[in-house]
Amino acid sequence: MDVVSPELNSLLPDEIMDTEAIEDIPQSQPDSTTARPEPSADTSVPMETDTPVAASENLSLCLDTSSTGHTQAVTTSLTTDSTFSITPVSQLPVSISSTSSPRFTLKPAMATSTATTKTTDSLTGTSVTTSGLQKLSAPFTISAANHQIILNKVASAQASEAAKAAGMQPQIIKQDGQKLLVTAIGKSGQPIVLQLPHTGSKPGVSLAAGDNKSAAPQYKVVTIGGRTELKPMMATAGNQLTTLQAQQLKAVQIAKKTPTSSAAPIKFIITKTVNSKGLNPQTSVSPVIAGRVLTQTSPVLPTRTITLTESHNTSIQSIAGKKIAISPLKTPSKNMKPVQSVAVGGVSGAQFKTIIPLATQPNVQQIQVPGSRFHYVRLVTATTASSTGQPSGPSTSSIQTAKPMVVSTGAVRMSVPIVPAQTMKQVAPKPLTSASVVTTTQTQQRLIMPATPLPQIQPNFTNLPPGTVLAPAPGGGNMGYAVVPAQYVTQIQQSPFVTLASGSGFAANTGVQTQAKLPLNGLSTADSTSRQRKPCNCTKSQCLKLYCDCFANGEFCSNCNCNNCFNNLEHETERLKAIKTCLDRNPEAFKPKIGKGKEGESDRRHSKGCNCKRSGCLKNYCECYEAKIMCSSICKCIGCKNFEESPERKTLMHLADAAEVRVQQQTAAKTKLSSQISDLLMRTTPVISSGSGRLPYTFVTKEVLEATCECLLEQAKKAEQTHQHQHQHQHQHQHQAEAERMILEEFGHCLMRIINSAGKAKADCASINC
DNA sequence: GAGTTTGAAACT
DNA sequence: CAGTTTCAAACTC
Repeated sequence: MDVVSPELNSLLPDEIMDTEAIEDIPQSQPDSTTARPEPSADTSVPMETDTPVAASENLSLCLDTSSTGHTQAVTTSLTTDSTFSITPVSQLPVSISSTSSPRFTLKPAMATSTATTKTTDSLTGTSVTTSGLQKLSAPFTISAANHQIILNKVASAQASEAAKAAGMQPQIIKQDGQKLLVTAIGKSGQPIVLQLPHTGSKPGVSLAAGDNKSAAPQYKVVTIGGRTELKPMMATAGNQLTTLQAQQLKAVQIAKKTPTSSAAPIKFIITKTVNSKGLNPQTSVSPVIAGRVLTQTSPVLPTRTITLTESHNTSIQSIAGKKIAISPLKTPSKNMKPVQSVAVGGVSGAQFKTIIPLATQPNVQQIQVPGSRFHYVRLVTATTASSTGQPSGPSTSSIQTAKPMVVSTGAVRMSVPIVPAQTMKQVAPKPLTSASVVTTTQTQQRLIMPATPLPQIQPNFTNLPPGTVLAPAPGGGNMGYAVVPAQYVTQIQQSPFVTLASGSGFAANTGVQTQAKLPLNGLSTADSTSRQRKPCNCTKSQCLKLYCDCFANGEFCSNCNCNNCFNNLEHETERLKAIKTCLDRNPEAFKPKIGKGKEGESDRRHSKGCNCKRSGCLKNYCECYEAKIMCSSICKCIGCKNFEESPERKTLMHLADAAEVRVQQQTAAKTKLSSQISDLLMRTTPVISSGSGRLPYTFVTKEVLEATCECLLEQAKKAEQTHQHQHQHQHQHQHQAEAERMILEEFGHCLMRIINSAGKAKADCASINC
């Protein structure tokens, strides 16, 4: 399925990986009002997510796609993160229909907006200010049919035509002159298409990058198997692919890593401001493109980020240059808006996302991503000092309200809270009005915490610690998301919500959620999810230190045996503080300890190595052994026996295997025995009056038993006599075996007679009853 | 289940 | 960074 016409596709690069072809594309020129750093000539993006980007690159691009001179600011940054997310923020209310219709519509209530956007890069000191008017005249529709969502700000005939050409019904969100088309692959062969705001030739466009030629950035994000590709849609007015686009493409390609995980979902999170009023079956959403996040893991190196910001509101919107704070607790609530995010998963096979209303935290919404241990996404806007010294004057930012909305490919289930009264109060404490304008604020979104590593999906995510701020995903624009523990979702799932299905599975009442089976630290998520996490027993750490496995894994305590636990929503402040403390102590504290080793080494190895001294690294005290990996050169263990050729290790492995086999056999035997017992009980159930095929056990009466015993005794006597008279020469044991055989045979005969009698009685009974 | 051992995390 | 203490899990009985 493709929403792009063949001719458009023909213009798209075949491989995202082939970024060289697009590196020379002219990039946006900074305008006079903004001091934008020139995109680094080094546009290469390391494929390895753990490879730090040496240079900071911020590229802002304002695209005017509307005839009214609307301004769009696009700030792109490259990160090594493989996550591709989009967080559109807007104050335009969007209604989401939760009906069974495969389509739901987001209708911007706003008609015109004046926006001044200023983005400041905290690291580079560069800022971009954009101003302009935006007018949204046409309601935009998000249709999950065909597993795709198209945000078409421009009444783009291209997308529609392309979609039609592809034999699919285009799903478009029209926002008057701009086009944001996002299509995700829900099933194999279904591409993910993302059309970024399209810049037309219309004047009055304020381009932070100052390059109108780079307008019309339409991207086609295609995920095939485990790979994610972002392809620019260049068929529009002969637009050239900008460096920004190239960077986006590069960054996106990072997202896909493990080719083996064909089922690896691609997460797209589109955050839109949500009108708090939209708590009805239809949820009003203020379309905004803002926020997004992805920061490279290396704290030392400058971060390259990509931010796509698109203002659609009358209110001014600020764009986070690098990071978007999501933490609800640490950001001024006045300026925070609930964020509606849309996550598009690319997992092949049925998949759905769930939006769960946060019951305890304001400005927070969760997104449950089935098949992923990133169960929860919380997007919270945070206000920070805005850029200073901007020629354009004081930048202002409108309050943004957003709600997470998750859209996944394949069978998609979208859930929207239906108990807004309470939920909205918490989620969208301060609904925005179209006219509301707030003094400079910087929207930030943070990745709160990855529940567990998900290498195949988003390798970098696995390394993200709780509270980590994610820089913008390549090509994702202002997309950001926060991931928090599954328990968090569990804790809030009491709140009712409406489920929306999309695509083939988008119709309401779609099937059961299908968990994606993705590897997780060597284990599939199915395994990890099916296996309940061990409850912790912390007593002194309040579960806020890495002693606590729950906390260390970025999860909330749930069903644990801990005392004085602070690892929960009720103590979010303390928890966040603890997270920060841990990160301060060790920025990689929450990264998975088991990661990929060096070239030529084992695929999995402990990131730090163990320090065992007495266990020989052959007990679970050893983190290497516990992870079922061998110690590596970085281990500082003493007396290590956990290496390839270690006889002790082999012995242990064999014993473990044997034990496992025994367990399996025992389990199977128990199961079989249980089944047999159950079957026997069923068979022996009195059924005289039931008429079923079972025989009445009542025929095994005392008399029958006595008679049987007499028969057996008689047979034994007979065998004895036979032995005495005819087989004197036989050995004693031979005689014994013969006697046993005869007795058993007699027992069998007795049983047969009993069964026959019972059957006959049953037949007689049946005939009488009839 | 109580007590011991162990090594990572935290602390100094 | 090294040594020590704290902590909770792993292990033993």
